[in-house]
Amino acid sequence: MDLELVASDAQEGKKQELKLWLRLLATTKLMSQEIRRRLRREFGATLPQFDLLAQLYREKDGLRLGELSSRTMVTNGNVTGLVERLEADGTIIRERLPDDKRVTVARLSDKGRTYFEGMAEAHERWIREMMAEVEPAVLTRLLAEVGQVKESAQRHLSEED
Amino acid sequence: MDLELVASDAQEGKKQELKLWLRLLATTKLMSQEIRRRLRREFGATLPQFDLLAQLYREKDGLRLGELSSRTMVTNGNVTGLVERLEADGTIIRERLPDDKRVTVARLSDKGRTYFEGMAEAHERWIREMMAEVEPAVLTRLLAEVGQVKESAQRHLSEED
DNA sequence: GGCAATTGCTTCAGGCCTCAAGGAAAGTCT
DNA sequence: AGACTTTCCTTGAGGCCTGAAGCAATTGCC
Repeated sequence: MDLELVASDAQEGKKQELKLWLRLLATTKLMSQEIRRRLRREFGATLPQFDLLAQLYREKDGLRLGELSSRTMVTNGNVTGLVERLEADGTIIRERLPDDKRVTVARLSDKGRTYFEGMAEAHERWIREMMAEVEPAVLTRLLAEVGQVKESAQRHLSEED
Repeated sequence: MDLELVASDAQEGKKQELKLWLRLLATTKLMSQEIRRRLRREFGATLPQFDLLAQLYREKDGLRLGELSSRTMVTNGNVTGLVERLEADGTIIRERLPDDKRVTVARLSDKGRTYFEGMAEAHERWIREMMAEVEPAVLTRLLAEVGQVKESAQRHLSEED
């Protein structure tokens, strides 16, 4: 009986990691597709744009592109394009630093600031809606335990520097 | 003292959903970037391709593109391109149904089958490695609780049909 | 000072992704 | 049968994404 329990647990426990990974992936895919759709419909924005703007929102003086790149986990080349498009429609402003002419700093325009505030408010509401059926206690535990997964993953990347 | 506890809990509890969402997003982004890098380096494949092949692997007779699309949560238009590229390098085979000439069925070639088996084995090992520092009991609980999040989100999409 | 290495951004090719519009086959209705 | 609708896939425009190569400014070393 003990043996059976152990055995069935071993069976059950098999590939837990893989199952969890697939579920994490499916869940975030599902949710971000929904967020994407709504951002697009109601604000004409994309998720990466929203993410980038969120970083700039809390830094009144703006951020250099490299910093933006690492905070949003997006490659340098990609940030260039994102910033270009956002500058084109007047949401952000880009300027070179006079003391180091290699670096470019991006910051929100006034228009961009109000624009983002509207989006952020809606965005938070959508997330709360989607997680409405999950108990607060579960949310709290998830926050901590997903944190553990992240930490663990972080320590097992190819070339950690 | 009770009041304080409640009050601080309310403070703490504020925006739990948003925080959890951001953490989920960051975690899967981190992990999938790593998986992507390794798939590319060691197999010259991409994550969406791997995902698509995984679906075909368990269906010996292949799948119609529409079915593939919904299983991989990828739009129809996108599946077309993915399948085209995979067929071009001989991993899968695409053929029209004789009885209904609208539908296309994709299935693994023999070469594709062995190719995928190698990838799948490595992929599972990578995932286990990355989650190595998370206790089995936590994994099990996460599996269930992330499932709750997914269910909740699923019930709060825009146009549910 | 002069030159090599580094840093910060941009460019490019190839692939992923979505939405919207389109075309062709099959099913439906009169 | 002929026309309408639905189903299944493809096409195309626009944007995201990565890795690699390139260019310019700055730093460090002799």
